[in-house]
Amino acid sequence: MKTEKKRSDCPLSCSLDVFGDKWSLLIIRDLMFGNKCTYNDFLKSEEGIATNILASRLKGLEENGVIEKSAHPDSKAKNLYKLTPKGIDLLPIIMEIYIWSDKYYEMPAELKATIKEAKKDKDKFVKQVTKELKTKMTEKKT
Amino acid sequence: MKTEKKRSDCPLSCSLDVFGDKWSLLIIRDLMFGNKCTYNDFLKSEEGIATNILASRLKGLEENGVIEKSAHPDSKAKNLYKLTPKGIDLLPIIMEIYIWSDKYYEMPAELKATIKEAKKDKDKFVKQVTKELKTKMTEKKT
DNA sequence: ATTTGCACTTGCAATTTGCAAGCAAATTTA
DNA sequence: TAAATTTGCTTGCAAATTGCAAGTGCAAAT
Repeated sequence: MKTEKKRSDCPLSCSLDVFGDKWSLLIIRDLMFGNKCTYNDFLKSEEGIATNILASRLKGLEENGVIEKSAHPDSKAKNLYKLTPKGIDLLPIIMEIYIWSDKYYEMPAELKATIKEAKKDKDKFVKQVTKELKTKMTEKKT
Repeated sequence: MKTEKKRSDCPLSCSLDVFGDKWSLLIIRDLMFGNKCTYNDFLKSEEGIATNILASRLKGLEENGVIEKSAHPDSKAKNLYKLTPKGIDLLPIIMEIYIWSDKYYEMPAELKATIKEAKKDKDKFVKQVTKELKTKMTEKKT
């Protein structure tokens, strides 16, 4: 994989160099809310990421310190992908995307309550979910 | 341009179908904070977008109701691109990206004060800037 | 012992990107 | 008023990226 030379010093541009594509944030989503943590978990997501693209994105996210790969406690055949603190800190961004989407598109019923809760008190939501994620990402088991 | 078939019903995935690439949010940034509003303005941004990519992104953003093209009041040779309310509502997302970036990367000095202000009271910042943008986008002149 | 699962890699065709050039209409300059 | 420049694109083409299918090597289950 090529060294990602940054296009400018703009923080937005630098951030997009890290996760500005159609797939990266979906992987983060799966790690945050989907209870997914292995290569095959991500492959099975409904958007249907291609296996080589998944490999490339996982590598990029790991190189950028957003996720980390570790041994799976249950099996040597599996790897466990986890969000780093830097990855967990993407939560406010993802939350705001959901909120934007909720305003302009259809929201699946299962998500409505969560988004409503998030909108009611964003800070509270972020703090609470962040705490849960920190805990989850340091657990030995999934 | 192809009809963007959506990959899933996930709001995050749908949102990424709209602005999930390396360039779209930079155009939005230029419209929000860069005082840019014409094709050539966007071309001149330091990231150096290719002219055909710019044309394609502008078309996509317009098709998705995020921006709109109108006649430039000063010249028939120019077009004026503006954020729609839907586009202005991307502000919280962009703000959170800046805040994330501020935590993990270098922040240009000129932006530090603004980010600090935004972090101090996000809601207030969003409301204030939104108001300014609504005003700016309905003005006759730039 | 064989099959299945997991995490990839590889090959290749199709799509997208990026660069350079071109172009028509509007505007500015000489 | 004629020529040069600006503006907002389009086009051609090479290079890079994507997506699909198949393959690989190791681990684990049957």
